Amino acid sequence: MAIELKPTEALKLWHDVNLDLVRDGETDLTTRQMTILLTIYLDPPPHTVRGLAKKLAVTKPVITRALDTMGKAGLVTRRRDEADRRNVIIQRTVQGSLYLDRLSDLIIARAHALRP
Amino acid sequence: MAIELKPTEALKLWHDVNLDLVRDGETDLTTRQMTILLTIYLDPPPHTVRGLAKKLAVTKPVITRALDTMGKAGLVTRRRDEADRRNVIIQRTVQGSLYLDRLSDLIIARAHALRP
DNA sequence: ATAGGCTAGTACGCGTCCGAAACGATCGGG
DNA sequence: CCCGATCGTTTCGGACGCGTACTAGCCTAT
Repeated sequence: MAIELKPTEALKLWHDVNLDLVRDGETDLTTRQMTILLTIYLDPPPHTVRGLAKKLAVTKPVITRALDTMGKAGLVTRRRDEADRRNVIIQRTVQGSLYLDRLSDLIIARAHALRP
Repeated sequence: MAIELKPTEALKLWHDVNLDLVRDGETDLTTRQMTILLTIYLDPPPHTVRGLAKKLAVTKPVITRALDTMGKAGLVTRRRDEADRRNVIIQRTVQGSLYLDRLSDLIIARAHALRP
């Protein structure tokens, strides 16, 4: 059965999850970074810089910079594509998986609490 | 009836809505700014800088700067509290309401599309 | 072999955000 | 009437993201 949300519920869900992210303090991902991270973990690989840039409708440097930042945080890894060394394959990490596990727990809990 | 989401659904919902926001291009709100905006429109007034700072567990300059930015974008307004002129009351605007209307439409559509 | 195309990354200048500290304005109790 | 407390803002140096333009490496067809 489809998920039917009322406008107030939709906004409250968005608010509550964002509030948790802000309060957490740990996280400081841009909307773009968050979208990239989720794309890497939800869409089937392989993931390349130009592929992500096209999907998000942003320029390549945006992807490169986001990968730099998230790579430093251990959320993703880069590897040269040996078949075509121009390409860079973006890979998942254990730490990134754990981060998204926590995120999904958070969303599920907030969605569940919408209707007490 | 409560809203039950599976982990993959939760992450996909989060991804899809963020993707829409990124692709839109118009919006460029920080997680903090988004949370502040939603708080102003969902929680009962009055809203003050220190109140928002306490709720989000951030410092006051963060709130001031976010209000500067969103004020320039026409999403919120500030007004002195005449009863206690130390306070600043943060108010909603028509433009802010419209922005959140569009956001809720987006979330509702993406939630609905989760289970085709 | 080489020219032209792809790929990802880098350089630059600009704007914005950050945390910490300090500031001016305002209130309220003694 | 003052003096301490409270409120919001400003300032400072530093970090980061942005778009544009350019670079360096790789591949492929001629």
